[in-house]
Amino acid sequence: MNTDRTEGDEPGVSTTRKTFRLLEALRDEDGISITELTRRTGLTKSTVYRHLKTLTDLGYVIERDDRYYIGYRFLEISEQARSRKTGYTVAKRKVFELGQETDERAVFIAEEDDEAVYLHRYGSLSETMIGKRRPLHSLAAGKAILAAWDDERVADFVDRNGLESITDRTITDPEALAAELETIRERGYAVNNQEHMDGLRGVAVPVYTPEDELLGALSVFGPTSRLKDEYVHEKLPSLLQDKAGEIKVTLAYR
Amino acid sequence: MNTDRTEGDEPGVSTTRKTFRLLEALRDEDGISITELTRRTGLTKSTVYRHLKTLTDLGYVIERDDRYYIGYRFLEISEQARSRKTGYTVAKRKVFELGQETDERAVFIAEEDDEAVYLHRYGSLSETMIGKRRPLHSLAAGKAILAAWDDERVADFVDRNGLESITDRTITDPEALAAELETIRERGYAVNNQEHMDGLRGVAVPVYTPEDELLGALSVFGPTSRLKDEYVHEKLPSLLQDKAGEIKVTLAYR
DNA sequence: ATTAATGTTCCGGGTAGCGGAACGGAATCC
DNA sequence: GGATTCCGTTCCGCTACCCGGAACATTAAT
Repeated sequence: MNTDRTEGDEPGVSTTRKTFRLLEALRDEDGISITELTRRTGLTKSTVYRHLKTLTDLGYVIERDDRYYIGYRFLEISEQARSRKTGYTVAKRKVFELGQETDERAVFIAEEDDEAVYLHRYGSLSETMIGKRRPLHSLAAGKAILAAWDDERVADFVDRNGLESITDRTITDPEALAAELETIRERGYAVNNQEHMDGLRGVAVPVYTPEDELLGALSVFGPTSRLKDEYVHEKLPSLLQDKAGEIKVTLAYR
Repeated sequence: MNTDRTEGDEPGVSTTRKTFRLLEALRDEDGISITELTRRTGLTKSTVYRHLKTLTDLGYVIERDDRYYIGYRFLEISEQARSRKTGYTVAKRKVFELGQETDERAVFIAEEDDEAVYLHRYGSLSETMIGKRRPLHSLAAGKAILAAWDDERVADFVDRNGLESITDRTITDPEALAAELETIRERGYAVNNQEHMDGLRGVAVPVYTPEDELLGALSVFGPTSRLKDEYVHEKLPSLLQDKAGEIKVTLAYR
């Protein structure tokens, strides 16, 4: 999948790579000491020390009694990306409304680098999912996005990434995907039946700006026990389409 | 305020500083070319080029027809900080409920590095405010946090940062602040009357975990025209205290 | 008191980050 | 259509500065 390069000759600024290696270790551990970081990252203690001091000095990392944490300053950066388009902030509210009205999980997803990224989410209070990345072809929202692309772009996508199997229901055949996308285009919504996780069904619709630029997709999902056929194919699609329409209208008249 | 160091001898890893100088320029501009970045940052073109290639290779920066953007990958980092404590995610929902029930702006704020940081927000769809930093003493939520500290910690805070005047109503006298904090402690909520912005009033309460650890503060604010005395001192405080209580309870029984 | 583990500081060596300049391509202008 | 301008990209020599190892400081445990 990725062009294997002989170990140790990664291009560009290696110091920056070290910085992010550290930041990712901080992200995964949440509250970690210097020596522990040296173990995780394989860097020298003095290197870790110097980098952390720089990052805390910049305010991006917080130190509290010899443990280091990701600082809130990253919010300033990430939030800019998440509100790059006004549609995204409108979508945030719609996701919340969807969650409250259906009492299921609701998300807004955008595509980046051929992957589905969770931008907004309503659901269980513990895991946030925001920022997490998933294969486009395994999610209802991802398929809604793919269906909004033209065939050539989809073909390129498949060439680059393949169609990895996540569960035994995941669509892994390019032709089956093409057919699926065609029905999505026809009926205006996408359905996911345990293709990403056993026991989970979902429905999604694409979201467009008034200028018909694709923003992403709104989706509601939940356990198969609650998401029966009638609910999935009647109520949810129209509800989602309403919300997508409201986003469009809000953008037009703001 | 900050110890002035003779130009050019900033400690630590200078390459990392360059990286963040670039990222902050990307954040402020949203879609910017290489040459434009050299102007903004004062770095050489080749340096900018090499750094950007590294960052896009890492996936943290996105390039689309010769313009560079902050990538969603930063969400993975920042969201970890924002959900470090479960209380924060619970607060997110409470902020939304507050916004819907009052039809005013609602926020959840935490303290970091002696500053108030917006972690969650309900309000106008354009500006997000999330991640933005403000002086603690100029916000209702900030004062609620300060009131939760003991006198010594507050004194240290004042020593380090002073009490900058934001509007002509901002509390700038340490003794006046001490008195204000005392009344906040007594009545259990903080009020901000145009101390941060003319025409804006706010109310806030502290938020605690079941173990009585301070998480941050919930706040509702809006124009003075709508936030009359009775509303500010009767309805809002009890509403906010209810929500703060609900957070505590949710954490206790999850 | 001793040991161990961790954060901090120092310093010499060599890597790799830097900057300047040159190249190639695309758009603009006359 | 040739000239000009403005970019992004590449190359290369220099040296700044990043790195790693080791020594030192500090704390906690036994």
